[in-house]
Amino acid sequence: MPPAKVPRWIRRPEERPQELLDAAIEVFSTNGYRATRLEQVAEAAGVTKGSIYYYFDSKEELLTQALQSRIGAIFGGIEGGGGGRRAEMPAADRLRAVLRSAWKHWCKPETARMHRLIMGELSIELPQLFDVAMRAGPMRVWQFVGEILRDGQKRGELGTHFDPHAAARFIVSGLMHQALLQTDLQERGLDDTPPDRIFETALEVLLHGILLAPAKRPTKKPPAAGRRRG
Amino acid sequence: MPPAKVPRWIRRPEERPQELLDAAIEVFSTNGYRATRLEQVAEAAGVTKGSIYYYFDSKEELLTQALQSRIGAIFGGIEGGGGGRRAEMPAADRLRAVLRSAWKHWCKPETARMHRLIMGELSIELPQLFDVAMRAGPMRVWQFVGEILRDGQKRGELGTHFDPHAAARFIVSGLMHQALLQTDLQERGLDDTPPDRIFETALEVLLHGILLAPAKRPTKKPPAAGRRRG
Amino acid sequence: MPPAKVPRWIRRPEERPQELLDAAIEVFSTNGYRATRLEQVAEAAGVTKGSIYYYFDSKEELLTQALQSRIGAIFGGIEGGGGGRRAEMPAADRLRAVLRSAWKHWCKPETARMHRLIMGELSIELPQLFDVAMRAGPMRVWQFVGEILRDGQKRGELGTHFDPHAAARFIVSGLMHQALLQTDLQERGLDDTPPDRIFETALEVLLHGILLAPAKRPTKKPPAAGRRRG
Amino acid sequence: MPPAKVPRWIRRPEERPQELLDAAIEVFSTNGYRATRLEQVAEAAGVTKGSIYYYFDSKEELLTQALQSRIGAIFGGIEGGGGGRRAEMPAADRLRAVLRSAWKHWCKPETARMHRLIMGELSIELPQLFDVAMRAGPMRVWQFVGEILRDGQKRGELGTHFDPHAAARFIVSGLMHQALLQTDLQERGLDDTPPDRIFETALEVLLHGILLAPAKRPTKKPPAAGRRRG
DNA sequence: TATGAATGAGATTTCATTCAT
DNA sequence: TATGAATGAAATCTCATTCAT
Repeated sequence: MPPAKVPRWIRRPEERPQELLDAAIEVFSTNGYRATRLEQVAEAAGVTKGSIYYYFDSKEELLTQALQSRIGAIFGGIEGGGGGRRAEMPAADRLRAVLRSAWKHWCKPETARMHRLIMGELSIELPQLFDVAMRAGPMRVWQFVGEILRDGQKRGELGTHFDPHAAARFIVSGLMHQALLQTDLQERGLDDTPPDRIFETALEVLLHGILLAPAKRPTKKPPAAGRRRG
Repeated sequence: MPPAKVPRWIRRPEERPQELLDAAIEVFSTNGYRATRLEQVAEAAGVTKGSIYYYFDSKEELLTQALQSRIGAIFGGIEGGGGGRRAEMPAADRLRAVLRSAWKHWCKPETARMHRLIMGELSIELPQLFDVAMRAGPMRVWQFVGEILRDGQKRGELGTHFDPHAAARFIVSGLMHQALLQTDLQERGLDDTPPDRIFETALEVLLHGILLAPAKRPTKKPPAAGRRRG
Repeated sequence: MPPAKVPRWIRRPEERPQELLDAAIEVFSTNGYRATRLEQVAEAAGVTKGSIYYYFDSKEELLTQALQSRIGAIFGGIEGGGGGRRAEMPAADRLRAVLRSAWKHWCKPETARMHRLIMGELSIELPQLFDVAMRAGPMRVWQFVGEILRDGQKRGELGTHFDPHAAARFIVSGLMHQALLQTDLQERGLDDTPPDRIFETALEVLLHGILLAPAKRPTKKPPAAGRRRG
Repeated sequence: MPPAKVPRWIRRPEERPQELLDAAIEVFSTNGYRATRLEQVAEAAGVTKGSIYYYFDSKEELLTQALQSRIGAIFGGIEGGGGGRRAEMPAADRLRAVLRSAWKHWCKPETARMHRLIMGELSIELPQLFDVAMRAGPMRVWQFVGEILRDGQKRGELGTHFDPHAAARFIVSGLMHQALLQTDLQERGLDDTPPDRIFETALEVLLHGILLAPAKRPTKKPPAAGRRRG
């Protein structure tokens, strides 16, 4: 009986690159880009250090491609949150649907970590790629949200007292940042607020504001944007 | 990864070290912690690499102390935003005062960069210190804001349809994150929205919500879909 | 450093390997042995890196065989320079014929480059093979030339005031080295002396010396340079 | 009694750089540039690998500076060979003096090895520096020799049947190349011709040529000044 | 036979840290 | 106190070589 020849390694030219990219994202996101040794990435991907260089020219190139391979996935699909017939839905409902979908996504630990990587080291190490990530990510979301808001204003569902674009930025940031913090804080037991509470409250505030809603109200200094009622 | 040291508040001599700490913050914030060579810090402080080790035990210790020496300054003074007799002011006014003060602060480039450092590498490299920074920073602000909100609710100035604590987190995050992005994006010419517009819109949305105001409005927290009017 | 292997004259298959050997000589000569990656050789030969190992055991072995496959060609054919009935020709004419043939050969860029490789890295990396190359190359030429000289002396055509062997070495080196430099210098535009001038002058000096000649002298084929008296 | 504190290393900021350069020349020349590990250079200089990088930016830079620090020394001093009142000496005597001085220098093993490095890898790796070395070395020598020759022609001491510049090149190359080979061959026992024999024969041939002189000619080796005719 | 994915030893380079001065 | 020369561990990267296919 011949000894079962177990190959020391196997060829997987199709899967390897993506596996390496996945491992890279995972490890870079978790440990930081500079703090990560290529060996850790290799190990996470189940290959040896040298193999990385068969597919990628350098650590930086690995980071670049790893992020690019995810940029679409990161924020993509968020627009789909409203379903097929979203144009017919009331703006508030569309908003809720889109933001909930985004929130869910941003709260996933790996998304949050990657987000941290992008906002942190990437903006320093690879500003160009950071730009791409920004445009493909937060900026796209807030543009999308901004359109829903403007749409709602046009249809008379939303007030015209606010700048829809600036409002979208505020909203998106509020949720993104909270999602990011959530991960860190909850992993460390510094916070046990249920994520849903944050989201629902944010939406409530967003829709109705915080002021008591009665007949009349003492509004101080109405800002730049349009006023409503008398 | 270092074995999560408990931050030591020991500071050795009194005179020069501060220059080193200032230089360290500046350089670490700008280039990233890992990416910074101690030589760069030394140069920025006008001393030589070796001297750093006269005052600090290690690069990590330098980072730790540098951040600690700033943590008070970073978020301190924000509470003072409302002036002396703030308890007597309407909640909305106090809110505006406090948030404006914070916003101004967060928008300063060096604050934003330091923020990036904290949210990015610090949370990985020195989680313990990150916790301290969180508690002394954003968490303190949102607690403070939360109190203003609850206060307003009690006094009948604000509605009770939202959780004041969760709302405070959303608000603070929205502004902090925008301030952070602002710096990066504007430095790269990716964005030219005037900071004030963001702030004013955020406040407007915060106070009044985005919905077209009807006659009267539901006072209780609507957990599910947003419904408007009665 | 390798343990000075005795060159093996084994050559495995017959067809493709020669292409590899040719490519190897070309690339090693141009870029240097150590500086050349096997991949470059493979590419030049139109195969892939792995294939080299089907035919050769190692980089060193490739170099060895590549050089061996050329050593004959390098200096071979030089003796033929004088034609068939050279023994009957005057020594001076035979010398001229042989040296001209050698000079032509040494001035070819690829020969010069290979020469550089041999005199440079080969003497360090594979001293044994260097010895072989020396014996098959310059030493053989200078022995051949030495014989012509001694022959001439015996026949009374040449003076006996010089050691024919030592003289042959000097002559051969003078031409080889100039040929080698020529290539490098002319490729870089550092020198534009026509090769022929060098050769003819060398021969003139060799035959007649540089001193002002006494009465008259039987000069054969006076080269480009100036003639003296009648 | 305190244990005699023997420092683990000592500071020698003045000597270090030159020591490193010397070690570099030595090791690079002996083993080849590519084949040498920086560790070997460090060891030869009595420091550690890292120290090299305190003084030099890279391996290439080390090679560059090492060679530059020698280029003057390599071929410098050769012109001085003829002593102070050389202009008054017969051309043949000056020639002999200069060439003997050069020959002595080129025959030193370390010079020969360095020469091999320059003609070999340097011409490939650092062509620019190779040019400098050529100009400062062989080209300068052959220009100098060429001037002596032309001078001798003008003064009627030497014949005008040869191009002095081209002749100088041939002569210089003949001696340089033989010196280079000598080292290699003799170290390996492939050659036991006494260096002096080569030199004296070369000079004899150079002065008188190899042809049988018409009338009579000195048969014995003329050790000192060149005398012409009988 | 040929390929090219994968390896692994080793080379260059970096840099926090030490220590003689 | 301050310097900066020197260290040494480790990181990135290279590439000859192996081996599954």
